Amino acid sequence: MSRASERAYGQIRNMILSGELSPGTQIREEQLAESCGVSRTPVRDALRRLEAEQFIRRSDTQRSFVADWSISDVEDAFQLRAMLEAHAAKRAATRVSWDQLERLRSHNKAILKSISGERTDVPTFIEHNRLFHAIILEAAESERLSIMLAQVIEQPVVLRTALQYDRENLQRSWHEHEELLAAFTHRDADWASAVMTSHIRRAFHAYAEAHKHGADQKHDHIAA
Amino acid sequence: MSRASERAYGQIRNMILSGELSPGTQIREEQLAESCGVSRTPVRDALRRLEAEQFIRRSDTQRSFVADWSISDVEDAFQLRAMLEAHAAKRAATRVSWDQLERLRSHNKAILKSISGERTDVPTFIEHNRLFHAIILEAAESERLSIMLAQVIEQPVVLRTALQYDRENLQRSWHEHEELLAAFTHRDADWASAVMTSHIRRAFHAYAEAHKHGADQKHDHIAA
DNA sequence: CTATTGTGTATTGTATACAAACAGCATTCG
DNA sequence: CGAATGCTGTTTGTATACAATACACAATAG
Repeated sequence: MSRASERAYGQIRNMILSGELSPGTQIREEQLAESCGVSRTPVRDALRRLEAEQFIRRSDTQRSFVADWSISDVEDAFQLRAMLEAHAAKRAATRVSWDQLERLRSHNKAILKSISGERTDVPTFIEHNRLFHAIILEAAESERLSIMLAQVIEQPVVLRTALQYDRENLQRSWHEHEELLAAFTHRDADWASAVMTSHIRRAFHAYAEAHKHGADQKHDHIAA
Repeated sequence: MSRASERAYGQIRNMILSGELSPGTQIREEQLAESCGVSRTPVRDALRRLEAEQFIRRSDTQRSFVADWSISDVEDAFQLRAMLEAHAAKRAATRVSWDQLERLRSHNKAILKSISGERTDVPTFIEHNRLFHAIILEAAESERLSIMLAQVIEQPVVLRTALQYDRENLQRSWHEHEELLAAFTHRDADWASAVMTSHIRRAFHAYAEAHKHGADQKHDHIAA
């Protein structure tokens, strides 16, 4: 996308993710235009995109508001994510290439390293975890599935919330990845699908637990 | 949405669905603006929406083209649709209200009537079929699921293609709906899910058959 | 003869001005 | 009182002008 439009998109998205624009806040195009240093036109573009991605809702009368997520919305998103990622894993199992398998192994090695030191290196964990899942999606070879998954993953609640960075959870993640690799190696689609389902559902319950205990949402992240 | 914007959206969408704009055609904003009788601004809005819904693709250099669907894209969409509709049916089974059940029964009665006369009344069939599925989605109570399903159903290939209007296929559809109703009445989520999966997959194969025989795509429709 | 660079045209991106619609509040009428 | 109506500032929608970018094709260098 073009420069101004892209900048507006990223900037508004960050404002929402960081909480600078809190859920329920009404959004005024002109104000955002000013704070992004562009005119209303690219801001409107960005808002349409964010609306499609459910970051923003619009009233019946065209006013925009930062989306507010109820607990059932969150569970809903996780349920869909589990289903879609399991489907991706199933497809990937019979399509994954040797090169992709190598890359998956390498990222999971990096994940292990990031949680093996004296202190866990969370940003590194997150990045390699992201790439691990991205490769599975790539191997699933369904553009539509990719788009849909992005819609349930790139959500404020998912990006901002959950995960106590206790080593046990992170190690379970690593272990589940290893099991996925085994399923892939054996080209066992059902196995891969089952492991992935349980991987995401564990992540959901980790989130629910963390949420219950009132963890700081802004610096949390899903360990899936 | 506002009048001009909405009009442009509907009009462009129809042009794509009717084949007036054929797959692969490059789209020029100004030309569409003229043919819709509005300025480029609402046309751009409409194009963004259609792009999100995969009716339109954009090149790396921001040129828009009418999406071209390969056979594997179609199968892909059907696979996702089967999964999502099955999920909807599963959720609906435990949530559907008495009123919704009544409406489902009534629509399926209308469907039976539309295929029982001397000649089958296809438009009536299609409309009640659409409403039948919409009620299940409504009962599933997941806004996100609704949005996602719309994305795989409201596709050119799905709307424009498939269905030989032979009575056998239509009667099977009616019968599967009856079985869904039975599953709902018994609140049997797994049953509902299984019936729905088979319902959609049959529709896919009906499409594949019709396609193989080179049926006129413009006047066909899925019987699911 | 091929590759590369330059130039003009076509197309999209952005800013801005103006029009339409809405929300909040006061006022009026039942 | 309470509901309906009209006024006014605010916000969004649309049109248009202009800027930036991409594409096609020609010219030129190697």
